[in-house]
Amino acid sequence: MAQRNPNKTTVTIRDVAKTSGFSASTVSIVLNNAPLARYIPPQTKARIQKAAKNLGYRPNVFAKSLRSKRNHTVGVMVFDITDPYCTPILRGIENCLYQASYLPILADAHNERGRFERYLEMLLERRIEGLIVLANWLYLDINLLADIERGKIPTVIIGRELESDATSSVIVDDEAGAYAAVSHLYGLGHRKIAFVRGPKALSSSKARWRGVQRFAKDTGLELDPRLIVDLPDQRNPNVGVDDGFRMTEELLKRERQFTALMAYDDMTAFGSLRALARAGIKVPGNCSVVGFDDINPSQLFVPALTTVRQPMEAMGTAAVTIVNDAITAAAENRTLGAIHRKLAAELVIRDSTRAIP
Amino acid sequence: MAQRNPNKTTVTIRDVAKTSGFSASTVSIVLNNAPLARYIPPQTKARIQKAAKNLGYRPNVFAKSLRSKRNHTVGVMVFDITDPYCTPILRGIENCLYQASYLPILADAHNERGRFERYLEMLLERRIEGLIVLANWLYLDINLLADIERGKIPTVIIGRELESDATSSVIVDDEAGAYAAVSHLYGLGHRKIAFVRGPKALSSSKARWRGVQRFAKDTGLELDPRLIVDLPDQRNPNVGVDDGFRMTEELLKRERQFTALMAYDDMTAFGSLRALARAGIKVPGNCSVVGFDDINPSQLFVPALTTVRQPMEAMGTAAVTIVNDAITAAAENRTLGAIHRKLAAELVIRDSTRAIP
DNA sequence: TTATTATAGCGAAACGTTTCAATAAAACAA
DNA sequence: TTGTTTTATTGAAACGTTTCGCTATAATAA
Repeated sequence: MAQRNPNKTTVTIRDVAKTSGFSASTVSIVLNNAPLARYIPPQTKARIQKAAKNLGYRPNVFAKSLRSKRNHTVGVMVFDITDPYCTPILRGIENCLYQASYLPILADAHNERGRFERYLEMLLERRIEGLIVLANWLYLDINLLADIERGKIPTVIIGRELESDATSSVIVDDEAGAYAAVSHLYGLGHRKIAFVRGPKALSSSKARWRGVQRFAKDTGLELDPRLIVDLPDQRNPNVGVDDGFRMTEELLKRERQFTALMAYDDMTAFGSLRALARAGIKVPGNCSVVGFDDINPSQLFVPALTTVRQPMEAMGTAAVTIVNDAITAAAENRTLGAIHRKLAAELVIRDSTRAIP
Repeated sequence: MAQRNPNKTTVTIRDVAKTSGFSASTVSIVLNNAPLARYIPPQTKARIQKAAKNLGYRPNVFAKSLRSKRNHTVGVMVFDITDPYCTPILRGIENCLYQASYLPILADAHNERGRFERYLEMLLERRIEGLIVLANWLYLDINLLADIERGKIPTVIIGRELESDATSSVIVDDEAGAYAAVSHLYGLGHRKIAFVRGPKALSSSKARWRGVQRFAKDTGLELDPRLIVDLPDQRNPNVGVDDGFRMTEELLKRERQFTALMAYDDMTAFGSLRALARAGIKVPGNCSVVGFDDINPSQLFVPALTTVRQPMEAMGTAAVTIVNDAITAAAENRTLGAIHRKLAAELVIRDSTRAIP
């Protein structure tokens, strides 16, 4: 049988044991600060620590997790990492995981279902302790959910609330956000407001529109159907701005006057800004524009975009917290039900909106 | 039908062995399609495969890598994931890793040295097979390099060429890119060109400026020192746009006329655009602006920004290719020297530049 | 004094794989 | 016939940890 490699490159716990003059068990106990370490005198500890350091001992995670069934790894499945909406959430996730000493394995589904499934399989093979799904876009039907539940690892979905309630979720209060946005426009004196609504299939579209309707009802604002357009359903996130452009041109073609425009999201708003500029309509001079999301470019724009900020970093943090709680609960043999958090969105007023003269 | 073992929750290779009526060795050989599988008759294989499938057997990666010393994991260390420059590179990396069946562990250094080191330690503990460092920003001095080399795992750095040549790198041809940009402005008739140069400490600043100088020498274009400003050195990537704004205001204060402005990068250019707008200077009507990088927002802007595109996805791909080659080389006990690739940048002409009337 | 308890440490058995060396039958060669 | 090679399968030894149960001494209580 393959005998011990004399010129081995890795230093194991037994090497530390040999060097320090104690057994592997003791070394393990000391280095992990296990309960039993209580009985180990300080000088023994010191000697072991020193030996470990001198040898440059680095515990082998695989051996470790083979025994302990824990590996401090969490899968992060993103639907499309190039979507600017993703990045701050990712930052929030990463930061919170870091504090809990977890490492994220990143999977990017490219908005493709097959890819999602393949990645899911790979992640499960790695025995990830938790899974965070960043569903910035459509898809995500029941089967996927089943896939996830089958693995019965703590999972949380950001940006989508599943019907089946069994999987935790973190979403933003779209309705209240939209309410705030239209309320802002109204407060500036706008009454003829155009709307570029989101794709019908998206739940966030519906929620945001509900917010608008509720505001209209509350104040008596009239919603003119001729000033309402919808983004197409099978919208590709990367061309969101093109869709916004197109639908705004469509709107302008109707020659129905409006003094403000509320876009489904910032990407759409960028498209609208381009269309308005092209039509010679000044923003905010002749028309105010408000978006939703507050993705990074929004503050860079000239004029800087007034929008409804999703607390993206906080969403990431919330997701990690949920997953982390579930993991520790599972480790203690408790079960934790699914948790659903809805975070508040915040209106950010910048330069693209102005009071009516 | 799915039989469950009351004791254990996970199904191991021995369960498959038992069910299929063969030994664990045989199961392993068949499932991995090991060399010895050559001797295994098809029907045996079929029975084993079936048993594995029925039981829902999922090999334990930890046990696996404990034996084989391979784990198909690559560390990806980003200096700041919120930098829009990162995302497309990340996409390139992810995509290429996916094709090679590697999974990335993501580490975000937040531009902090301590965090970089801690993450590096965590990654090494996980026995990553390769490391890709996305150095979109400063830092990265010799010590870190030493840290990396100590671990002697295949490493490639994107965006920075290290003096010590020992670590592979992927960079972009900044000099040629800048040359192309200024050449474009010159071709449009611009002679009074202002420059917002990058921080002196950055090698890319120097390279880009070299490109400008070379062009000036080649054509006799005069570089007016009063039209040149530098971004401060300890620039924070997130406020890059503010710095651009400030330096451009500084430039305008000098009241030295210019018809075009070349910014260090796109972020800076956004700042310049804002400053110009504020001064009532129309882009591109009164002044052309060119950036560098082609980050995502550049195409969204109104006017869409003319810039020099870094082939970010290709950079990611190149990095993975280098690392992958090094890994397989190491697996076959060959050694591969460091590889340095310099990719071409491409001028992308949009709406922020225009010929002089 | 002896009995008990705290303190220190160790050996060995897992954890779930892969792989080497061995075995045994079947096929082939002489 | 006998000897060799090919085919088919296996037991057992690692890989590097952690942890359980055991011993042995020292300190304390009776």
